[in-house]
Amino acid sequence: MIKLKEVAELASVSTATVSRVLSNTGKVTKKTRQKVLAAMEELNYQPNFLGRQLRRMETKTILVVVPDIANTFFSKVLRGIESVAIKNGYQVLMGDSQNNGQSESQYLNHLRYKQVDGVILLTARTDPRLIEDLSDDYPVVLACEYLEGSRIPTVSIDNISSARKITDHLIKLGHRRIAHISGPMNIILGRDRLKGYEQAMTQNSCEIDQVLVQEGDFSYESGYKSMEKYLALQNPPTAVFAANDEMAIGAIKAIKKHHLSVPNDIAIAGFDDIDMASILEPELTTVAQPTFEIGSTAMELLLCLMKKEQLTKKQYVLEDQLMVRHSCGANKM
Amino acid sequence: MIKLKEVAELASVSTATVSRVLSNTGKVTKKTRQKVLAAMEELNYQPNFLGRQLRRMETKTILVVVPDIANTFFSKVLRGIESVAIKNGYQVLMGDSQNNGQSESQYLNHLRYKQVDGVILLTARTDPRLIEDLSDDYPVVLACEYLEGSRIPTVSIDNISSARKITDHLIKLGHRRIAHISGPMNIILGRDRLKGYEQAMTQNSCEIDQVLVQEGDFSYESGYKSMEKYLALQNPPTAVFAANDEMAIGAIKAIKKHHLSVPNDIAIAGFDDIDMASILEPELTTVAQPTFEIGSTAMELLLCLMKKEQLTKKQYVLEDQLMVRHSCGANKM
DNA sequence: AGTTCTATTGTAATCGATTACATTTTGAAT
DNA sequence: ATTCAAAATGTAATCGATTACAATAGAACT
Repeated sequence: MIKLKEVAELASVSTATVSRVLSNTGKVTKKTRQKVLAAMEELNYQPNFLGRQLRRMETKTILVVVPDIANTFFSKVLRGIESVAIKNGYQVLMGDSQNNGQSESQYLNHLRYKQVDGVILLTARTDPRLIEDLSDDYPVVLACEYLEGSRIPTVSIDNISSARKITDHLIKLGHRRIAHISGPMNIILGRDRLKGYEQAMTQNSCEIDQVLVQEGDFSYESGYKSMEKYLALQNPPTAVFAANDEMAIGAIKAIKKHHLSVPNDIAIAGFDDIDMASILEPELTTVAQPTFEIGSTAMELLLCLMKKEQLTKKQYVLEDQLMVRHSCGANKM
Repeated sequence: MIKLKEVAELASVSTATVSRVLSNTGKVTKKTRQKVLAAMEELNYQPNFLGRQLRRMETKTILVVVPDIANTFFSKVLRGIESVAIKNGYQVLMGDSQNNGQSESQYLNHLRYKQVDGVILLTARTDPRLIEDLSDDYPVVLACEYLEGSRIPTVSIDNISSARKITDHLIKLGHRRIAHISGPMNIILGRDRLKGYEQAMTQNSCEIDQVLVQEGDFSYESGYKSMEKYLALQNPPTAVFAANDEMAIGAIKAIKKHHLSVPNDIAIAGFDDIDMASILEPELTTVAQPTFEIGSTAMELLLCLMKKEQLTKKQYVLEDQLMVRHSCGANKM
């Protein structure tokens, strides 16, 4: 493998000069630059970035930890991250934690071991203290998820109010016996969306039947199973708000299995607005998050952290949007 | 930041000994090991892997380039890769090329720059010569995709025979006017599935109407648009074989939009068996690839390449499986 | 030509860990 | 106690690039 020193020899200059040409730093005359470039060309020189990274103590790479890469919601956030990262000379790598806290914390170790300069977490299933501690020493930004009372820079929507908004929507359509398929209760996201549901129910004097709150895990399967439970009740709900679209899709599948109709027999609302939400029939009423913007904002924040700039604002709460489609009966199909 | 040298000082041993404890190589007595571990603990030492990587000239990291991370087909292949990688002490990083050859070739540079030890490509949209050349110097494995007459180790199914098989299935159900929504013609995968379709048609003396072969790009949207074209024909097809499930789903959407029924009016078959294939109604008849096995086999091959072992076999063709569901009318719903 | 200042280039230390080779320690056998 | 081999540990070079600092070349001016 050709190394910088050999290029220097062929071009009859010092390694310093070659390095200056390579990384475009410092002054080099046009003539020597040409000479060096020619030598690189001739030798087909491929720089070993490990050398640079070790010396500069930076990798120009960031890591995004995603709970589920197959979910289009997260892949859109990623697009936002990438657009800002590339513009600033950073590479983006992805880690799929598969909704697993342990796997998540392993990805975090990449920071400690100097494999990446910063991390954007789209999931926070591992011990919150671990994340807090890490963010004392390294650049970490949380997006979509957040931690209560944390000083970690965060970009997200107001999950409570969004959940309240979509539950309100169901209530306005005349539903009073509304069930909720929640996210995991050990995750804030899950708790917040439940809280929004409860607030809407209480504010509209709808009774909250504890049987109508089943805990899911954001997976299609858990949505399906929870819905089966509701359908087995003597007095099933007339509407269901699922804490994400995948579970909502699972619920719809279960309802169809029982030869019932969405929205005529049971209305379904989701959360996230994944691609499938508008493909599936009936098209899913859901809450759209500003995915691209969440990603780009998170990356901007991370850039500031990596430059050790003072952040003027640490918590960004972006606007969501209620997507009224056909699964709740508000729009005719 | 604490470094190895400081640990050595605190433990009153040499850096060599600390390194031996750290990387579990060579002999160290239990007593000194304890001493070193205690010192590491006390200083909260976090090794900088860049040092090790530079010295050993390996990163113990591999990169998987995926054309579309949001597609569950690829995320399942990834699971297979990861399972073997982790067992062998390798980290897996993902790059999303977004079906873009240029982005793909940028990810390949990570090899040249020594950022990763090997690459598994689940896409081959960039210049084949570039990939060939790279694989002369570095460990590269191709999975799902392949290159004609290439010496690059490859794991895939026989796309031609699979496509023939599913087209045969449609023909056996009585269809003769069958359309194909193909993948991109600049990709072998697309050409192979088309070839399989043509073979089945010809062998069964079905006329191949060139109007009934539209080129898509594996996206939902292109499936939708192609189907719209077929529906606008005076004599639309009675069945459509789409070169992947996403396009098949797009086609179904278009059919439903026209208030027609799948499979009663038009039968639809897909390819890949993504999660949505069995969720959507009607459930999609498609070809299931052994995703996990493709991934694990590809990783095994890559391990051999990285160990510079001689490969006994370079081309692995795995068995696919026809998944007969409801979108072609073979099974009653 | 000589002086001064600046622009360019070179020398060598450096980043943090690993490891070839040298040295010391240990323990068993005599 | 002595010898010797094996085991443990230490010393210092090394990986490949970057960069602080030193040295030199070049330009501009008198």
